[in-house]
Amino acid sequence: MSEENLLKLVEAEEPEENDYHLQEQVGFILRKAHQRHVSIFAAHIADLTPPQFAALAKLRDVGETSQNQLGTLIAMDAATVKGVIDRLKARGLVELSKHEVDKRRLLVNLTAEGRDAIERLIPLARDITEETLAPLTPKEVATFMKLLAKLA
Amino acid sequence: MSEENLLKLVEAEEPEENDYHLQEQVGFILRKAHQRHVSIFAAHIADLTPPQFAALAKLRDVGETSQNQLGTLIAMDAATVKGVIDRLKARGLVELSKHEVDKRRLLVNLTAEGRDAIERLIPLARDITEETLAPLTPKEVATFMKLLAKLA
DNA sequence: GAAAATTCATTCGTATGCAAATGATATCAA
DNA sequence: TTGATATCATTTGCATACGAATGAATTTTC
Repeated sequence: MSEENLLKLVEAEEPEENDYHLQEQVGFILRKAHQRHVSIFAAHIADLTPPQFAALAKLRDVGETSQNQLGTLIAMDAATVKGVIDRLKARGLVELSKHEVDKRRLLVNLTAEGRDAIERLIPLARDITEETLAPLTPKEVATFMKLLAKLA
Repeated sequence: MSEENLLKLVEAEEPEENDYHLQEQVGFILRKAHQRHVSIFAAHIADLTPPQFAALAKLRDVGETSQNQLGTLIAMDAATVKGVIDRLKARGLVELSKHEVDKRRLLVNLTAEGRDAIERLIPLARDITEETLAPLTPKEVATFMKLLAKLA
């Protein structure tokens, strides 16, 4: 058998397609779905970003926490959460204090204004979730959320 | 009854109006799923980001295009795609030229090196997709991709 | 054909997002 | 107790991501 035919045979045994379609890849669609959600978020809540909202909502849940711990809870690394908290602090929505025992820790908590803000925004957040999932039927929503959670 | 159990009872009897859980919101989970994918991508392809890969993969599909048109195809706005293309150009993976007729347009195309790179990376991209979807069964993958596409 | 509207690209400003390096503090282990 | 590790936070650098403003070129409209 010629070298050329041998090559063809080897290629024929490969199950791989030559086609690669970017728009069918899960990463690409995930990025687009996320973009769409952020856009819907901004249309409902113009003065806060999703990460800023997440920080406030989580502080409402757990109360005072260290900056790093908050980052863990809302899936942000230390460098990212610092920027988010800095901006919330500049707007008076959170306040910072030093941990009395562990001097490394920077404690973060809602201010009264921050608490008012998050309570006021949560109903809008429900609308955002609803609009994001609007293309799906209720049954599809349940299925999708279950599967998405497995990937996160 | 202990004070602790009494507290539990009182809490159980309270109509729960604090029923907003960040970690159950589609936007939050979408963000985490995207983060996980990007992390998997970086583990397989260290020298290119997902947007850079997307640009090369799409140029492979469609050939020479204008920068804006490419942005539309890979869901990036004009400002973002400019930065991505600038960096790919600096690395010699794409080349730019002026449109002869429409002088507003900046044409983008793969260089020989860029074409080699994307052909070499596509098999790795298949692995990335596979690993991202690994928590799901094949049947779940089909369902998930169908529903995700509706949201993107 | 000229004014108006549109399109393409660039620039600026702001906000994630993360790797890596650094410094301060706390904890673990020999 | 001390030396090694680990944790918390900060800083720097780089890369998306997008709104808004701008300028250049094209198309539409009247």
